[in-house]
Amino acid sequence: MDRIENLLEDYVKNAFKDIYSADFNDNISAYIQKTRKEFEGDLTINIFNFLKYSKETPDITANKIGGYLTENSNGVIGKFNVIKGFLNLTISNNYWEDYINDFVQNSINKSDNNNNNKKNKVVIEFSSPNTNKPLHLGHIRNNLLGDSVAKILEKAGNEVVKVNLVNDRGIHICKSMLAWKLWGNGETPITSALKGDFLVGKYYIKFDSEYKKQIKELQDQGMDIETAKKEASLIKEAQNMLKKWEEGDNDVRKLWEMMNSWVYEGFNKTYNSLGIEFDNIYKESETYLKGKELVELGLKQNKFYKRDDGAIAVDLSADGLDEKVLLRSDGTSVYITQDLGTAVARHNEYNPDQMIYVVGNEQDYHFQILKLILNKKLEFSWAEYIYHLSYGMVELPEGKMKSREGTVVDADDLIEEMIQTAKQKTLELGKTEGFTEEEAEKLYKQIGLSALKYYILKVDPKKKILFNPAESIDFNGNTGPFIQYTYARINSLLGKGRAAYSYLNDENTSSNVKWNNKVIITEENSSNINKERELIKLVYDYPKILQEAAKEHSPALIANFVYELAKTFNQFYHEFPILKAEENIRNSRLTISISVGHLIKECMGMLGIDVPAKM
RNA sequence: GGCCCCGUAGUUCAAUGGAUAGAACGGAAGUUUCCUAAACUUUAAAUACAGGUUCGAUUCCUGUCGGGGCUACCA
Repeated sequence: MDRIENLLEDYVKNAFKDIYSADFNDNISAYIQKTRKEFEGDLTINIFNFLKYSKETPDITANKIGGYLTENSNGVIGKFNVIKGFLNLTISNNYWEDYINDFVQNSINKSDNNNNNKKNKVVIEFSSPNTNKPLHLGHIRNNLLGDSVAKILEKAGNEVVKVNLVNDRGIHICKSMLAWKLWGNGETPITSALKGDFLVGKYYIKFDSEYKKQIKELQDQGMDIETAKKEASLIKEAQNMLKKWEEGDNDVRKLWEMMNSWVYEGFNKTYNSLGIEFDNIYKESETYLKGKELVELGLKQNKFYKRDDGAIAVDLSADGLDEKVLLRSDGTSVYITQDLGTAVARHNEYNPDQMIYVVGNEQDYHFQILKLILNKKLEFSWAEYIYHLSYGMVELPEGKMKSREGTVVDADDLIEEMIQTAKQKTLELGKTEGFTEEEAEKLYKQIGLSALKYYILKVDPKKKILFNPAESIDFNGNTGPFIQYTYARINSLLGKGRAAYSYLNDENTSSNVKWNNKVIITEENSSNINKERELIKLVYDYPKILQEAAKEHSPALIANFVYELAKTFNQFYHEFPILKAEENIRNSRLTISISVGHLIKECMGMLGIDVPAKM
């Protein structure tokens, strides 16, 4: 069905031509907005921008255009009013009714095959954990964001490849290895009854505290702090271990493999409970050599240079940046070395239209450099398509989380806590009557994770999140459980209304059942308080919201939308009888409910959130 | 020091340069013989400060104050 914005494109053009003999060549949709609730109308044209065509006052122009549109829009525009240069258009009920009927007939029961239009291929990297510590709340944001953006892009018609690049080597990994070797007494996840990633993390922290002690001792002996950091025997040992690792030393490699396997086991449990999956998991240990090769090649081509101390570096001063070391003087690689290599490898493997990296904004500088080196120094024009999805840090009331200092909100703990809280609240409300034990446990998990995921994803990715553990996460108001509850309500209505036509259950949506009810908007009054209209308008907004969310890489837009939808439905539910209305009205309202329920499920799905049939 | 980001109700979040700055939690007051009260209704409460651009600024520019990040042969 034609969208109003597209129709208006022509209508307005015609209006200016017929009334003012003016050649209208603005993009009208940029000046159309939703009419604010306190005014009558559905869409508003900001007429101020068009005075150059009319050469008349805003009020006169708006009135003339408004009058023309009501006469020449095939009945789409029912009436209009003008307030202070804003032309408020009321779209006819007919249009809305046709739209929602069309939506139910053609969108809901259709399987997701948006084939004919060519798809962009997007590779999105997220999670990218280090194998020296367990995942914490910051990683949760990263994982949820990456997973959700991937789903949004897919829904918006792109082909998406989710990849995880595990940072399983490097000096930081050697630190926990060394600490375990020195102080671990052979401890394993089994002997200690600790989850593998926690056990390794314990030694990462141990290293840091012992290292700090050494630095302090050296300082007490009169050494300055910078020298002390370099001279401490622990860091030297770790560096030596890294060198041995890169040389393939058997003992070091064996220790490394053992400890990493502990961590992977732990990570998999966490990914599982979050419902996160990848198409491809890369290990830095298997890709970092590509980076080294690339740097060597660049050196030969004089794009990089060797410093007197032996380190290989690149000069970025032409772009207002500093020199950047790409390979240490002992030949080992640094962080950016492997990122350069994997970017090239990934491009060669997938040849994507876009490469997205979901990484915190503390690494803005890193990605600026990465792109610059690839694009300008190595002359890979495709590097233009690298997009750093730079999200804000998750902070605690006392500041940033630091793994080394142990001031983190642990991912596993938080997830478990949310599930327990969900259980407690659900039992208080007596919502699990008639549930089997298994069903109830599933529900607690759905609700607890929903609260957590929605809480994280509703915030604009670019902004930092302040997480206060003491106040914890809500289950009422603008929350995941509220939206789930709305869905369950709708599901219950449909079950009672038309048990045979359970449109919202997966098993049944694929069937060829046709819903033949026509939606009728009741109560033709001042229209902008009619919840039926409001809901249909929200359903109408959805495709634009989805495109916008994909363009902005922002799950928050989906979250805000689905909340608005759920809230409006609850008002509708409260004010309008549905099952008790006379038959054609009842069926009409059930049809609206079907549409809303369908969209709630679809949106929540993009946020990685399950919706329960009953709660 | 240099570079970058951010300051919106008590708190956590909204608002392509547009109309009287929206929600939620918390506060105050209501709604269950009525389709699930994890709901609904009413109410008090905010753009850090000072300039500038504009018909119009929370949004753009400058400065001040406050917070955070980056500036490694850490990742």
